[in-house]
Amino acid sequence: MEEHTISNHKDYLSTLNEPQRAAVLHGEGPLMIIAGAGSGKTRVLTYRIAHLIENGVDPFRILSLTFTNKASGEMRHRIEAAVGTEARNIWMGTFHSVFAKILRIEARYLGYTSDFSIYDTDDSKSLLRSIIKEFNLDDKTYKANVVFNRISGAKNRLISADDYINNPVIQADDDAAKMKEIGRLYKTYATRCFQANAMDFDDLLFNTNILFRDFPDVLYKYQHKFKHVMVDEFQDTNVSQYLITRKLSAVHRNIVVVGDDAQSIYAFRGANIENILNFEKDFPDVKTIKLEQNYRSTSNIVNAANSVIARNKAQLEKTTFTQNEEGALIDVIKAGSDNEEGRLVATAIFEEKMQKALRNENFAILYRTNAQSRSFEEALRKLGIKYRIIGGQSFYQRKEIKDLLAYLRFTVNQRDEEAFKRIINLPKRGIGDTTVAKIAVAASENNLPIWEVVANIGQYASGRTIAPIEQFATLIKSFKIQVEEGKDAYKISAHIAKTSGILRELYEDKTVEGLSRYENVQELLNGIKEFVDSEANEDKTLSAFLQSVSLLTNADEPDDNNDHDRVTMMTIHSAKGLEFRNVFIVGLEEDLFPSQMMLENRQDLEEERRLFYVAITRAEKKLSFSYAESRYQWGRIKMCEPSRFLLEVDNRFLNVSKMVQNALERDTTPPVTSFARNLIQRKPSEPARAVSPQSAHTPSTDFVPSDTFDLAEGDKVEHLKFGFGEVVKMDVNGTDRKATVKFNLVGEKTLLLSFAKLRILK
DNA sequence: GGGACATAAGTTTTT
DNA sequence: CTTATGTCCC
Repeated sequence: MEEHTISNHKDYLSTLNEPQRAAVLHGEGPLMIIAGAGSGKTRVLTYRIAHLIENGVDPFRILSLTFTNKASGEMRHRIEAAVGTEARNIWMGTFHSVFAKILRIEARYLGYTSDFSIYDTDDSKSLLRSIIKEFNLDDKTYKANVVFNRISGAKNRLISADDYINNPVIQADDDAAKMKEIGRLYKTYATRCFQANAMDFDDLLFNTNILFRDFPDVLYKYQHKFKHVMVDEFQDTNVSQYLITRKLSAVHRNIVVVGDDAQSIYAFRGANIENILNFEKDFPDVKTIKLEQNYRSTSNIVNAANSVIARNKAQLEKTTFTQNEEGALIDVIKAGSDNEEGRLVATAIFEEKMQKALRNENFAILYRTNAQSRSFEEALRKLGIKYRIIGGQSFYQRKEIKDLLAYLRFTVNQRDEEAFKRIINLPKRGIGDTTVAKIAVAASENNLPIWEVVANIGQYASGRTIAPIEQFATLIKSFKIQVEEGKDAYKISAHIAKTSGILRELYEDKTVEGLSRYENVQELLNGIKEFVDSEANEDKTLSAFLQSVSLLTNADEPDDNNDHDRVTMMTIHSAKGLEFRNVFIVGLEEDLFPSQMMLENRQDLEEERRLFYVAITRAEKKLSFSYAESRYQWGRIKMCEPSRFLLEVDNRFLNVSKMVQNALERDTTPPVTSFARNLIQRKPSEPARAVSPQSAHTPSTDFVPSDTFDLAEGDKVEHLKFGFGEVVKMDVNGTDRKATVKFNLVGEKTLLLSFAKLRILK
């Protein structure tokens, strides 16, 4: 990564190109920066903020919103290098962290206390599961996952539970999906969160909107406070986030948004490219600056990336180019299996490292799904190459960590239902599910928070469960006293870890896993100590620590400072904003990347393509693609075919060996897949037509995907790879149905395949 | 209430 | 293959 230390501020302007300088020096009024990959956008943002501060703008009055904690940390660091410690006072962070901070300050307006808990996705789903159970709904039709996504989607569009229930379109939708109770679930879920003094991730934005909508004087305060508002990764903001920033900048109108529509990869989470178009409508006097020159990558890499994105229809007008050298061609590596893919990539890293005298940290392996990391780990370990994995199961998602955090959460906020459920019987105190359910019933019957029942259990229950619950209540009360005495987060946490018995239980577990769990808890305690010792944190209370920790993501793992010369492995999503000298994009197989799920559920090939674009543009000097012909998955060998994305990259930029060339060009043997996506029902009137492998990927209008049809035995169908077939058997099970189809292959062979999950047409 | 065992279900990306 | 849930029995 380039060094951007600014020693003399006159110098830095001279290092910028024309549009970059214009963006840094832009005065008042709205500005939109469309910044291609590698065009120095972080640099521009950094210099702009430094420039504002040098020209007398109070750092307290600058709000800078980024997408990850890492990005904001790095930007703050760079600005500090330019303008000194003043940079600490900038309001900078992710949307979620900045607005969590504001919500804590203003919590009372919404009926929360400033100690509110933040529910992570697991908490939310667990709460939903309980509610679904309480409603006596079938948990096969009402899956917590699906319900959660519906609620989350609604919140991101600022639809409250009441709006949801009263909206006929949404209700018709839910009816059609046979889940008409979602509105009621949403309502109860929201109530329960509120009663628990808890907000989920979406609430942090949703409630900020409510706060600014219903309390004009609060809005007034922040509108006037923030003289300058900056939004990074604007293409990934959702409606809820956009409305907040729009409101905040309505007074001073100094809003700068930076984005690249080609790098929008979070539509699945509600990100909305239309924000870019709305921005021009809402701020008609907006000035637009395009940063189109790529400084990061060789021209082969930039051109390859452009050739991929050029296939997308939805995009803004922009031409990215580079004046960098042509550089090496893109290597295409073909492997027979996932394990071989691991070995070949590891070997390639080893050789390149030796030949060019590179370091481990120059390399990154990027994949579509976290589960792919295994084969690379094994191969790298065998060659003695150090690596680090970003993502996967995050440190903060481990059971033992969440357990201790639940204790801390409950100590701070006794209404936190999810934390309560986690710790009431941990370590084992002989309080089982039935007792917990009884407490919950007593609480709701008397309309009391759970803690009130627990603390006065004698009034609500009798028998042998009373004693352990009273002990538990005493324990929590003793923790609470420490908080009230004003002890810092570390002292309290260490005390809780010891007295609760969590540490002891783990200590007594002498298995390998037990040992590592014990170490993890110690590491968390060390982390808390660091938090308390750090000068940057003024507020050292437990509550403040919990706030900071609940919004950490897997990209913010505690980093080993002395040991960062490692190959980095991560998903492409986590790689956004990063750059590496050598990049390997692996697992380029159909249905893996592009993801089968993405195509089936959202039919959004373009977002997958943008993801590929993001991956390619991470590379500075050297890029390699790899794919495997077979993959071990769920205990089976799955046959794979090369991703269409491989074929979409302009051949001029690829370095394809003869062997791989042949493999890419030959008719691939039909892999045994069972996805209905490939099954096409022929309209009766259409004449038969041969299907070529090329056209197989883009069904013409003559064909309709079978999952919109109700197949029956005897129906003639066509499969994109296997050709014509006949439905010989239908199995119906609720809304799911499975078709068994007989195909006649060339050479009079027959093939029987089952296609699951065909949706019934109403 | 809790341990041992059996069965079923889920597998995209993340603030 | 992993993980969560269900069932049996003490």
